[in-house]
Amino acid sequence: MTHWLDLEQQRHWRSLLTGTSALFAALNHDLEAGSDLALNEYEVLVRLSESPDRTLRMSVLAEGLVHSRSRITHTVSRMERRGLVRRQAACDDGRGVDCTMTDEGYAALVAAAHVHVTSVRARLVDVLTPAELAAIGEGFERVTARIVEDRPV
Amino acid sequence: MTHWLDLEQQRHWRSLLTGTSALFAALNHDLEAGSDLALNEYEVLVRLSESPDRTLRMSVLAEGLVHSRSRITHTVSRMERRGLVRRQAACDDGRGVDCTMTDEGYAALVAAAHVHVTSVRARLVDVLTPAELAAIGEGFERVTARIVEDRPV
DNA sequence: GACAACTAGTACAACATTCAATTAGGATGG
DNA sequence: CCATCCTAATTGAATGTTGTACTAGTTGTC
Repeated sequence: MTHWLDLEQQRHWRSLLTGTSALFAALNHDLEAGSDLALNEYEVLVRLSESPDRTLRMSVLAEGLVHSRSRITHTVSRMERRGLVRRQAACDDGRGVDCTMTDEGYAALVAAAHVHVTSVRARLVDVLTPAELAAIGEGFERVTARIVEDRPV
Repeated sequence: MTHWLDLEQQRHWRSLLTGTSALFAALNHDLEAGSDLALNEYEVLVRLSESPDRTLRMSVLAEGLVHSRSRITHTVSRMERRGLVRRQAACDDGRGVDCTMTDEGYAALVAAAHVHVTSVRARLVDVLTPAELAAIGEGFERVTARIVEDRPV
């Protein structure tokens, strides 16, 4: 027997579904309109900017962004072509590849940051009560944790 | 001057970003593994199933699912090729096109529903407290409303 | 130290999505 | 009534994403 969602649960779930779809479309649109980066490229640069030597392994990047390896390879290839990042063999592991943010990539991130943060505020953070934002943040931490621990079946 | 996010806000926002990414990937994966539908096809069928005569205008479908018109055209074309839906000219407006769910489409929806609901529960609803789910539902209703009212600039 | 089993990343092909251009019907205003 | 503008939907090309297979390096084991 299927345990269906009740009406309230269904409403909330539907609200999340359309809400995130609208939100990410709007954020992406804002960012592309006000910078030379798409949202996923921006995220790649953010991750790199927070890492020692502005460098991360491709696989770490993929896992952190919840993208497939193949997708990261393509995204990074495009970004490399544009001079935003650079790739080199990882010295400790011959199979690995390190992705490093170039100065140009850093400049692009800095240039885009204002637009993006303003957009995240206007579209999300300032629309929610602090309690709602906290509930969302904490809830999704558990959601992610659950999914990750289910992963290697 | 940019009004940056504080550390908490940043953490919550990041949690939402990776959380939804992981969630939708997992839901899509579950659904595709247990049925013949992808998540966006499932959503199309849900909308149609809730409509009078199991029929909706293409544009209504696009707006409801927050997809571009072009995307809906392509998605519906694929689904029509598989016999899940059917298209006919709208009688009241010569430009419009009505999309109707076929019996086969309804059967596919019914067959997929159990898997999908179970997955939504396991990955989201049952992982959150009722208060968190309510906060998410209500928060995103406002987020969406804000985006929609900003749309026609 | 050589075999199998595993991990990291990429290449290519199938598929999905976006963007711009196009077709066609409807509304408006002189 | 017809010129213009607007809306609905589609098309096709460019772009992005996924899935599978492949290459290469690593680890473990006997």
